Amino acid sequence: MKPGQRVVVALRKMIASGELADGERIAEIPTAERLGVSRMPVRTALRTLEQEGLVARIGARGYAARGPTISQVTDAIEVRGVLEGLAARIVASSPPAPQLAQKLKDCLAQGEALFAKGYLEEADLERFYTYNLAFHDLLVDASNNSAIAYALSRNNHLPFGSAAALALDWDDLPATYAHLSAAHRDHVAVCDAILSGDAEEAEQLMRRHARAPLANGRLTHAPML
Amino acid sequence: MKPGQRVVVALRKMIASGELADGERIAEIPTAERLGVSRMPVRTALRTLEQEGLVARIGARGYAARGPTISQVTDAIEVRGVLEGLAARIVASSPPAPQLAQKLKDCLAQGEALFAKGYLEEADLERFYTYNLAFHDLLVDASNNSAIAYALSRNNHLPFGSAAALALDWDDLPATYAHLSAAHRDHVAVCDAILSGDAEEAEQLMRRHARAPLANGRLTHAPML
DNA sequence: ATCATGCTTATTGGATCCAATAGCGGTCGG
DNA sequence: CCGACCGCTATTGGATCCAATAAGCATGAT
Repeated sequence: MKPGQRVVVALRKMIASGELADGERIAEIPTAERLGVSRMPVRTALRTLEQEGLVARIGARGYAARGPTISQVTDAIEVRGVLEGLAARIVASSPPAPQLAQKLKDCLAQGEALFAKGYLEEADLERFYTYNLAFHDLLVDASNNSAIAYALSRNNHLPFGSAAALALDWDDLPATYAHLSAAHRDHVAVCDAILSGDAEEAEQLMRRHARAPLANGRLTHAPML
Repeated sequence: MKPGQRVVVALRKMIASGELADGERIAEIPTAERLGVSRMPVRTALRTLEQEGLVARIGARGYAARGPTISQVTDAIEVRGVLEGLAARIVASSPPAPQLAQKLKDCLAQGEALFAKGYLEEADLERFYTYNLAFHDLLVDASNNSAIAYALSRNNHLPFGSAAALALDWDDLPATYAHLSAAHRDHVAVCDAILSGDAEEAEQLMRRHARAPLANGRLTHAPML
C-alpha cells in the first residue's frame, strides 16, 4: 500500500482506538516521524480526515482528533438508517428487474446457509460480515441514487457508521446467534417488501433494522475501513 | 483569501458552470498554470473536491470533473429530504426547550413578514433565501445530531443539494410568490408538528417540503457555496 | 499483417526547502 | 507589580525537485 493511504488508515485506527484522545492536538511533524514518512502524506491525510469529520481544525494552527463519542456513534447509526431506508424505498418503488430479484435471492441464500445449522462457529462471523455487507451494498447499488452512495461512503468512515457495525460478541456465540439471525430475518423481510412493491414497508423495516444495534445496547468493536 | 481556498472555489465554480464539462479530464499542471499558482494548491484542491464528489479519480491518472447531471440533482434533493426529515423527527421527539420554541417563532415571523403584503419584490428573494436557510439550519442544529449536520454539509456542495436549491424565477414573481409562500406554509406546518410533538408528521412534512422543487419541475440556478 | 514487448514520455505522489504567520515569552516602562 | 510591546520560535502552507508508474507508441517477431 502507498504511504498516503497507509497514513490515512493508520490515523483512522489511532483515532477510533482512542490512541489519539478526543481533543488531542495532532501536529504534522511529530506524526510524520512517528509513522516514518515525510510531512506530505500526513498533510494530505489530515485534509482527508477533516473532510471525514475525524479531526477538526484548531484555529489556524493544526488539527485536533475528534474521538468517537457515544452520541457520534448513535448519530451515525441513525443517519445510516434513513439513508438505507430511502434506498429500500426507491428500490421497492419501481418493479424489480428480474436480475435484481435473482441477486437478492442469491444473497439471502448465503445468509440462510449460515443459520441453517442452528448455531454459529467462529468462522461464520467472518462470513456473516461479508454477507451482511453484500446485502446492504446490493440495496444501495440497486437504488441507483448516487447521493445515497456518496453520503453513505462518508458515513462509513465514522465509528460504527458502516453496515459492519454489529453488536458482535465473540465470547457469547449463542447471544450473537440471536442478534445475527434476527438481522438476517430483517433482510428477508425487507426483501419481501421490496419484491412485493411495498415501498413504505420496505423503508420502515430497513430503518428498524439499522437501529437494531441501538436496541441491543451493546456496541462492541467492528472492523472499520 | 489564501491560494488554496481560491483554487477550491474556482474549481467548484468551473464545474458547476459547466466550464469544465462532465467527464473532462483535469490535469494538475495545466490547471495550475491556468489559475496562476503552483501544483500544490491544485493537488490539495482536487483531493478536497474528490471528497465532495465533484471530481472522480480516473484510474491512477488524474481526475475527471463530475458535472451536475439531472439525476445527481434529484438524488441530492432526495437525500436532503430524508436527512432533514430525520432532523425534524428528532426535534419533535423530545419536548421542545422553551428557547427553541422561541427561536422557531422568531424565525417563522421573518417569513410571515415577507408574505404579509401579498406580493414579492426583488429584494424579498434575497431575504427569503436568508430566512429559508436560517429555518433549515435551526432545525438541523436543534436535532443535535452531528452525523446529520455532517452528511448535509457534504450534500450542500452538490449542485442543488443545499436548502438554497429553490425553484426561483426572477422574471415571474407571482409564480415565485406561490412557490415560496407554499414553502413558508410548509415551515409553519413542520413547526406546528414539532411543537405538538408529532414526530411522524414532522418527518413526513419535512420530506415533502424538500421534494417540492422536484414537483415544481423547474430547477434554476441557485447560489452554491 | 497483427500482436506483443519494450522504450519513451507524460503525469502523479513524495520529499525537501523556503516563506508567512501566529503564539508565546521576555523585557522594559509606567 | 502589572501590563504592553517587541522579537523569537514553532508550525503550517506553498514551491520546486525527484522518483515511481502507467499509458502510448513504435518496432520487431511470428
